[in-house]
Amino acid sequence: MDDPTHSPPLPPGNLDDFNLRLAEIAPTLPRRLRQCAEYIAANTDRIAVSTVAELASGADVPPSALMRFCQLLGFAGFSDMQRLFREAYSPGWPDYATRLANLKCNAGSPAALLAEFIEAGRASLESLAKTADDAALTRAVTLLSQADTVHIIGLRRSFAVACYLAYVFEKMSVPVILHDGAGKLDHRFALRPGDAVLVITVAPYSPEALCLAADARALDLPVVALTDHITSPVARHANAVLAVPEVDFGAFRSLSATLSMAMALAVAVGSARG
Amino acid sequence: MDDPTHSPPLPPGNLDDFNLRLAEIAPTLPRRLRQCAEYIAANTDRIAVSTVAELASGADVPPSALMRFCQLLGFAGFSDMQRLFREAYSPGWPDYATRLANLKCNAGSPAALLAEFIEAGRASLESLAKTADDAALTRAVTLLSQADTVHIIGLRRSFAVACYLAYVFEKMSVPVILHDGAGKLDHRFALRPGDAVLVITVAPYSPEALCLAADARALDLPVVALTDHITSPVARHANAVLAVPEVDFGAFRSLSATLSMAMALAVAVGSARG
DNA sequence: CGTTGGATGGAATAAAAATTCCAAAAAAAA
DNA sequence: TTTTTTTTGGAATTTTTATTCCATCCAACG
Repeated sequence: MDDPTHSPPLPPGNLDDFNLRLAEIAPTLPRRLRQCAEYIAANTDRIAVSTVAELASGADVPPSALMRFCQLLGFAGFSDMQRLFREAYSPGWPDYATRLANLKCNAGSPAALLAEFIEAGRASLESLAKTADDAALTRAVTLLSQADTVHIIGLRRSFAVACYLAYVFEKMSVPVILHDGAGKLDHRFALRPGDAVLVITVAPYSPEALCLAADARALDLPVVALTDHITSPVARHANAVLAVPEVDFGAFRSLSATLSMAMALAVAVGSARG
Repeated sequence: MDDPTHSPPLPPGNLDDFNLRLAEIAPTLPRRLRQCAEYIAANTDRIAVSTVAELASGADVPPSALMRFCQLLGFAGFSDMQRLFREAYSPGWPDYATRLANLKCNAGSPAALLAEFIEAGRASLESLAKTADDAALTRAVTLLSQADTVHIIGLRRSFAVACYLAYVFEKMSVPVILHDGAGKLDHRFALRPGDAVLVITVAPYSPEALCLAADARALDLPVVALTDHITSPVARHANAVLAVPEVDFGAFRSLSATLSMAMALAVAVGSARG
């Protein structure tokens, strides 16, 4: 006999209820069903126009798992769940541009701000796609993939990029040292023959980063610079200069382009090493 | 034998073609088929989510009339026509998990890799524009701007975002503590009444971040979560959940959308505090 | 007034989709 | 470890949906 308190058969009546219930049960689900929950949460907009088979294959689960999932949510089955979305369906925000305009319409709100940052990021990526120097990137990959250990330095606003790079390198088993300036230790003795240095710095260029680049150069170690202009002061010390144009919004700088470049670099180096 | 000039079997390839063709043939149609044309023209937005029977009954014609109508338009049948509308609704569908999977195997040139990451970033931003939850963002801004001190935690792949957030908050004179897990210190005693917590975590969710969120919640402090899905385990502990869709494969994750959201949040909080 | 040709409605059929069920696998408990 | 329970995948089944076909209807024309 079924325990009525155990699986209350109350299907969500609107999209908010749906999200609420989804968030509520998701953490308690076993593997396959959680895959369903995650895929559905990330693709709510496709439910109205997809079949069980399509969604299941997207979530990488068998159709029957998706059916179970719908039932756990309180629906009679997939069709029942889909009805909710078909009724609420309207071809929505037709495209990116309209939606952005919509976000911006109440100026000064957080949403308007978000729209500005999204646009700045997009513009940066576009401009990177146009101006990227393939030869310099290839050279950078070669230099770093031949190094014993890669030293990464990036401070202030570039610290986030340096951290992420260190993370990705580590995931790809590339030996890496992140110089974070903690304790004001003198980094010079960490540089060994065979190492390479990756400097990330944008205006106003941090003296510590420039200094590490100069030291490495003095020791004849290869230096790769990820910076904002080819005229950047770090370019003097570098064997490969990756210039990434980045659009500022107000005093704040989108990091989208810089991060894309950083990831391409890291992944290329990682796979070049084996 | 059929006269090939009489019924050219060229299905419209996009919505403009469709409307064009509809306007073109509508005046020449007999009664029932004209009813179809008129109903379809007035309800284009429901085609993607309706069945033949539904549309036919809406147009007050038998299903077979509607089938004939689809074929006159150049489609093989109703399903063929419907596909156009289902696909047009969200372009850029073939998803990135597979594309990046291929990428990893083929290990293309660094330039190709860069192009892929740029494209991934662009897709993430676009998707963020479409799905951003204004209400949750506003709530998050309110909670954080009323806090004495903002505690930020984000580890592993989210550490970069946490760093950048701490940097921006600091620039805007918002008191902030970045919990970096260094020294495995117990963070709990750092949380004071009046503080708020900002947790950044994506799958696989780091236990430390979840734990800080739970502790804050237990102390009745407001918790804002910047995460990948509303089904994220951190959502249970959060007063505001900012879900940011991000194109993601294995260790490689575009952070473009997450950073845009983070910056909007930080700047909005900074200005709300004066 | 009968013939002709397209238009129509509905029943029959085919295709696709949803849903259930059960044996096997995995995980948890003992 | 062995037993018990839960979870899973896939094949079988049912239901829904799309599509075709044909007898009938209607209007124009001879």
